[in-house]
Amino acid sequence: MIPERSLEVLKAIVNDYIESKEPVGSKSLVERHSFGVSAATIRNDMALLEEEQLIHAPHTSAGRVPTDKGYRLFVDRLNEVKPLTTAERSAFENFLDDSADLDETLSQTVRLLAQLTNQVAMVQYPTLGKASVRTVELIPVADTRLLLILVTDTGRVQQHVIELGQLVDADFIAELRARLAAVLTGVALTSVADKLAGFMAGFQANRSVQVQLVIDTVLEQVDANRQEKILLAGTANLARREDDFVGSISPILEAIEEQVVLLKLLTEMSDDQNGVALRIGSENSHQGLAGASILVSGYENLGSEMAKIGVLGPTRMDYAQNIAAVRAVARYLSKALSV
Amino acid sequence: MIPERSLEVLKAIVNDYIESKEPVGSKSLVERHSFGVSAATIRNDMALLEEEQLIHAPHTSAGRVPTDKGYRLFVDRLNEVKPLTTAERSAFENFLDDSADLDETLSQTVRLLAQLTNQVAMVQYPTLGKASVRTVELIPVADTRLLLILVTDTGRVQQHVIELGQLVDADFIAELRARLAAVLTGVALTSVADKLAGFMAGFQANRSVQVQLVIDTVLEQVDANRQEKILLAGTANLARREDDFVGSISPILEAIEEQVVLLKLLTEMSDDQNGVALRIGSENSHQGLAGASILVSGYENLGSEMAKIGVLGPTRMDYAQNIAAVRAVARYLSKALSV
DNA sequence: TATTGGCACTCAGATACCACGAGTGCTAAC
DNA sequence: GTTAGCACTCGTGGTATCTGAGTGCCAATA
Repeated sequence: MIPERSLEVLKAIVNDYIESKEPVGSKSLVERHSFGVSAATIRNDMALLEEEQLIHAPHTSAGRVPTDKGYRLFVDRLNEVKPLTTAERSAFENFLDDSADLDETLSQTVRLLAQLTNQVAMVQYPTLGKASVRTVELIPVADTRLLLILVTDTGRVQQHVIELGQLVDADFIAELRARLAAVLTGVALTSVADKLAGFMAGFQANRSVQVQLVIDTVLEQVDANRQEKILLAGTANLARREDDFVGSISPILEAIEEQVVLLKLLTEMSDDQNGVALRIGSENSHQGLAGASILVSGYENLGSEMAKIGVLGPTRMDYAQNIAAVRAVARYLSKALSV
Repeated sequence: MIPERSLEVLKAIVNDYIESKEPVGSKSLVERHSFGVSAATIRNDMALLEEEQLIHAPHTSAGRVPTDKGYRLFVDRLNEVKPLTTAERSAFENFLDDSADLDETLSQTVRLLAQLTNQVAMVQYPTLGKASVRTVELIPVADTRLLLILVTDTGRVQQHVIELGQLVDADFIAELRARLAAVLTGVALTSVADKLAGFMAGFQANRSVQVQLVIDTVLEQVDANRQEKILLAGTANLARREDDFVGSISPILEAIEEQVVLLKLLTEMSDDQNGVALRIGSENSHQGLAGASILVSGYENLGSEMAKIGVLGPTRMDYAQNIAAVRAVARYLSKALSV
């Protein structure tokens, strides 16, 4: 068991290090904090912390730096979440835009988070597990093109242009539209494929190519609701914070360009008691992200499963502030989407 | 008038400098190129170039570096546009996705350009000056919400959710939809506002709030076609190329985050005889972009005015390659949008 | 037992110095 | 117009030295 004061020392080290970016030594520690004991005592505590692998000295005569394990203990037990500053709150207010659709809301929100934290922010599109079809529309938009619109009962709108490859026959389209609506309206997204199974049967053979195209597009759009997608913002912040990262940032750049990596990451992280999930440095399964910490929180769409929103930054980040920001933004997003 | 060989020397300096990132001296110049004259002669030429402010020595005993003016002369008179490599071509092919809608096409294209050039890429949404309304739809998507869909004859789809604030009356919506369609179908976007002037008149007073909301949304969507918008990609490349920039990159980061700045920039640049427009370093009107070069080309949407696509990078960029890339991508985009 | 002052020790970073060499401009000869 | 030669500049890189923050350990103390 690590004694109370040693933990206080760890906390002070993390805080000072985050602020100064310099290894912190026993002397500066007693100067900046009132521990009521001498530097020598602090040194004993630090020796203990080092034994526990919570801090680490870059070289013999240097101060100490928290290890990933140290950060972990810090956030788990010592971190006091900062409330948002008024400046942050107001940035928040300015973003409220109720009438925006899903795409807009997500992209605005992720940008807000990037701005709030000065890190790279990312948001995962919500899946739509329990939603069902509210409306299906087919609208001719050009001589040979149709617009398919799919609206779910959760208010999500999916659109896609279909290139028919031949002239649109308005009557036929109207019929197709009516039948589609009849078959699909009210059907759960998960059952759409089944319901469409025999759909082709009711049409003349010479229409089959077009009907098939439409069916494929519908299925594709339904699937797009399951297919996972990620939105990033603030990647330029990497350039800004470059030297907050321990090593080179190029492996990190590569990792974030692989959206698959991020998706895997987001899905495998689940919120702890604080409502956020955190992977610190080497805790990340992905090799290239060993120098980064990832902080995510879940949000929910009406009727959807949970999806994730979060930030990626150097292990030496202001956890207190960022946890507060991510949590606040996730809550806001849940609210905005559940109207 | 600058003699022929001196220009050749400038060309060699620019090329070598872009490649090596080191100031280039007379000796290494004669080693790497076969000018058929001695280093001393080259030095005379360099003295001339320096007099003309085309090159510049960072300090007395260093090699020379092209000035912005030097780059300018280089691209205007000496640059031989490289054809795309096969690798680039194939990256290109992989991106072709005909059935994508405008948003997707633009975002894919700008990402392609970022990847091709390893710079920050940007694309401006096309305005729709000459387009007219093809279809207007109003679809209830929730108890109190309507989806407005506006399709232009150029195939562009604009959608927006309207929050009515009260329960949707299906019959009323159908009537509203029919009247809207009657008034607007075929009307040029520029005349939509006029046509809607007396629209309210035909409705009962108790409907006026809802009708007004719909009208406002229509106008807003029409305006969104005029309102300019920019899409960025590859901002993380800034971190990668950080030390290709002369000074600090933070003013550039700031400029990029101000989309207004970029918009102004894009609109005020117009293609030269090569089909591209270029601002080199200090040629940029915006202060913060003095260390960057911006390279854009126009593309056209069916029936639209021209919009711009381009890249932003360090003045020390590979102009030959990037000009080729921007031009190729712009052409591809014009083609993709004019189907 | 926990704390503390004292002290010898370590080592990264700063400073100083120096030699090297790439690069220059100039001049006189070709 | 070109070139070889030459004196000069000055940034780079290497070595040596100094400094100071920081350490671990120990004996004394409360």
